[in-house]
Amino acid sequence: MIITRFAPSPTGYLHIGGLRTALYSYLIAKQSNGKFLLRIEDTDRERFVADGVLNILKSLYWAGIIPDEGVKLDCESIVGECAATQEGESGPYVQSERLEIYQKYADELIEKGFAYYCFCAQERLEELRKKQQENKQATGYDGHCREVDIKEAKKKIANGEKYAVRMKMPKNGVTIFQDLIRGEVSFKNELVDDQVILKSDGFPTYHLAVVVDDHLMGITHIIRGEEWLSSVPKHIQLYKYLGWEPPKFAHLPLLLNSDKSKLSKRQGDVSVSDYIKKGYLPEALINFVAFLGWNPGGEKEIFSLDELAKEFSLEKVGKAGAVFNLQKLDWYNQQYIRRLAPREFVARALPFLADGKLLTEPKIENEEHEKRLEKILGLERERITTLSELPEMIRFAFELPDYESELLVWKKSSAEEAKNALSEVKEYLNKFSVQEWTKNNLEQKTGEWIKEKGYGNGVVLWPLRVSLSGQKDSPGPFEIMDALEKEESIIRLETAIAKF
RNA sequence: GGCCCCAUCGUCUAAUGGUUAGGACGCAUGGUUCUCAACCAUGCAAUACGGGUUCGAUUCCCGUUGGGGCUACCA
Repeated sequence: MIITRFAPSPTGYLHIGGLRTALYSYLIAKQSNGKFLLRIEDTDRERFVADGVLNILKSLYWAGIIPDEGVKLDCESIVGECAATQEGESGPYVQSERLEIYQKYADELIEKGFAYYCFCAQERLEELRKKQQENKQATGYDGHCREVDIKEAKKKIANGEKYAVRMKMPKNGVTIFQDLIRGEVSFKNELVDDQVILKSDGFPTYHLAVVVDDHLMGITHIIRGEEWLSSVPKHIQLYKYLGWEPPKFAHLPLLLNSDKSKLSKRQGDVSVSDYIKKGYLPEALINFVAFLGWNPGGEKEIFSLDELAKEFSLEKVGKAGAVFNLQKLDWYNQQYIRRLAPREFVARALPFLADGKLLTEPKIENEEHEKRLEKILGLERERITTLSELPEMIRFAFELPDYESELLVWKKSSAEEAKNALSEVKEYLNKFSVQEWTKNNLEQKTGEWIKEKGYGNGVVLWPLRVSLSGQKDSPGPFEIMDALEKEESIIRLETAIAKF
């Protein structure tokens, strides 16, 4: 059985690259009926962000990536608020709650001679690094404490000296492993640092924690970003020292800024919550991000989460970094907005309408209200790329904006003509019953009427549309009339006529 | 500096030891049209470079160049 995990650090909000890593891990687990687990790696207290865990969870759940085990989101227990909970046999799933476990394995490694106490002060290490850089040497720990006698070291500790624990990398040999994406990769052991595995504050570093937890939690496939590739030999060595079988590794290509550097905050929005706020649909973001570095081979572009789970394979993940291209995301979002059922579109738009003060609350009052919103919002559905654009685009339907009378005149027409056409068409439209007031009927009948009258389309339709929308660019007049219904439409026409 | 990874249109990518190197986004032009959007049609645009191997290489090998990652008691 395939067991994967996503193991973010709460040093910030969920990153778009993290979303893709989580997605791929989730997909691999789902397609094999395996398990996807979420673990929180909060061993860095200095960069810890208080609401990081909750943000990561909410973003993941928003995207539909729900963990089977580990840290989960619980929105039931506390009314109106969500909280993180843990579920599963291999917990706790938050590393700061597992300190004794890491301590135990660090002790074991020391006892076996695979790790050692290090008393080097921060200043010594900094100076060492500085010298190495000046001499253009490879930077790294010089092994100063590697051969300190264990009894002497324990004496120092008993005396209250601060210490860290470093792993002992072999001085010879090569570590070779098969990466599921990159194939065979090898590193010379002598070039790998004696990495600190337990910090002087008693917290483990990533390297110890990740190895211990992945093993204890039964992870079979580690899927993570390429930035971890060069630390794999350390991890493999720890597996060997601990007598464990290493899992399979897959290192994903990085997500890039348009200048091809690692995707960063400096050059745009990188947190999933930024995209949620802007009104991107989870379906769109997932589809887009799935296709960054992976492609199933056909010409189909639109894939649901379920379809992705069927099609996805690590073999088809590319090796080169992928530039995060906002225009393509926008396209995906438009596609998905159009595919939404009208009801669903309204439901998703609600919070944005409330933000834009078009509704006092993000709620539907009753069925009639819902029907009305469906029609009105439908006016702009094909014109927006994100939901956050909707309130400004559709405001005219809630409240007729003020506009100049000149706007009512079509470019190839005159004020005189516009006024007459408007008055006549108003009279004509007023004869329609409420039952007859439908888009298709209005469009067809009015079209015929315009022909009979011998007017050009623009002469009538431009002023008609402007009097309904109050703006230069807008949906077509018949759609608006249909959405606004007869009474409101006629009022707007009268308002327009009065402007001349 | 050292180590590692990577290299097809501007971007995401497909393909094969032999193809007119395909698709999507974007862009441009035209069509449709009362405006905007949408839609339709067409177009522009790529195998980084140099050596091999081969009848033939974009594909396999080597090198160069370029890009990226890592090089912390951060993850």
